[in-house]
Amino acid sequence: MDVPRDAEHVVSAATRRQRQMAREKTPQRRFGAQIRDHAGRTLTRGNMLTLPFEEPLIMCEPRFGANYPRENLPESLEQERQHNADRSNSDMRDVEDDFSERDEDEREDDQDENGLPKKRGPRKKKPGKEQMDRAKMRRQEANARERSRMHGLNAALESLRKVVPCYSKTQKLSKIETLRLAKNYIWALSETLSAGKRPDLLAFVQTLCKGLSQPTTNLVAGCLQLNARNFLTDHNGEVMFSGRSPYDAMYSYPGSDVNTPPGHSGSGLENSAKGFRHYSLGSAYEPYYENPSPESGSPHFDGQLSPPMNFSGIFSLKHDDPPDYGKGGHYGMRYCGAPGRTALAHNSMYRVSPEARFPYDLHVRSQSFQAQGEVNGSFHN
DNA sequence: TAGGCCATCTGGTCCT
DNA sequence: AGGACCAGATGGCCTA
Repeated sequence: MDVPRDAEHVVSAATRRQRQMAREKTPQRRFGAQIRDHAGRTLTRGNMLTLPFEEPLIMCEPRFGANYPRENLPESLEQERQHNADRSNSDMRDVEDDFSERDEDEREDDQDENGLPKKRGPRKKKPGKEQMDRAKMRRQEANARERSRMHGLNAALESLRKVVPCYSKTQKLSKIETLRLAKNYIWALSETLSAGKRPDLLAFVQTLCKGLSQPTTNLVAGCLQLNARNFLTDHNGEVMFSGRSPYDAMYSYPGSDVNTPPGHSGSGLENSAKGFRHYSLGSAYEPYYENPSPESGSPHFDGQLSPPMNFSGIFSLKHDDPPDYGKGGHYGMRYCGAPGRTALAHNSMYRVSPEARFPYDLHVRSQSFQAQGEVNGSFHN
């Protein structure tokens, strides 16, 4: 496939403006150095979306990208057509070249292996200007649709960022890390539900961090206000500190646990997910742990598990503090903006403070569904 | 400067 | 036929 060398010229004027703004402004430190545009919206580093993330999301639509409100695009098709009138015609030349090549091929095909002219029907007409214009237009429209689709995809991804732990407007997770963390999050919550017991914080964090990059691991730990290098839990699940690396902690669970049944202690990779075993060993769920890692497949449930398990505010360490994104080195606990979400944080499942250790009573399945409905109801406002 | 991340363009494929 | 989806290519921006 030949991408036109000057494809950058095709970039919309709006995108060029944003790129210019990106050059003019001093970006904030990354983990995805974001900048804010003139409207105060947070933009990702590099090429930035030409759309605000706060636009209505259409995640429920199977093809949300297709339904992204195009009128909100800084460059609608109409605008793009206007831009096309101004910009260089390099991309247009490509279309024309395409036609030329095609015509050339047809001429070659007019001869058989002996070089004699083939007998054919009426020769195809060389595309006229009208057809070429139509092709150009179709290509431009397809480009606009593709942009819109990708914007919708990114909007959905942004909404996903908001429901996984460690959401920060100023330090966004990358796309791939967002997906990984979301997968781990779902896995960890599923494990917790399946276990029906108060989960072990360390195991939860370990599951969350599986497969994540070191910066993201640090970010998750930072969200939990834990030192990634030091967090451990004691026998009661309280956080204690040691000098072990997070990977030591991850792959070698410390010591024995009162909840650890015989034969389930150990170290090494095979024990990487046994943190969950420490608190969830009902025989009924035993087969479930045959896949003790999010990497080895998703857990299956006999019943239908409500997919959006949004335990908003599941992590709450300083629930009295208002969220303060973008300040300091900590990434505030995820608070949801919708009414009622803050209250959820007060019922958080995980707390590190010794006096408030795991106060949240996690009900299993049928017991919790009602609460889940409430949670999800407010969450998916 | 290399590498990561991202937006965009583009052509092919599949589906309606 | 047209739109959605996908993946490759490209180039910009940023950080280490």
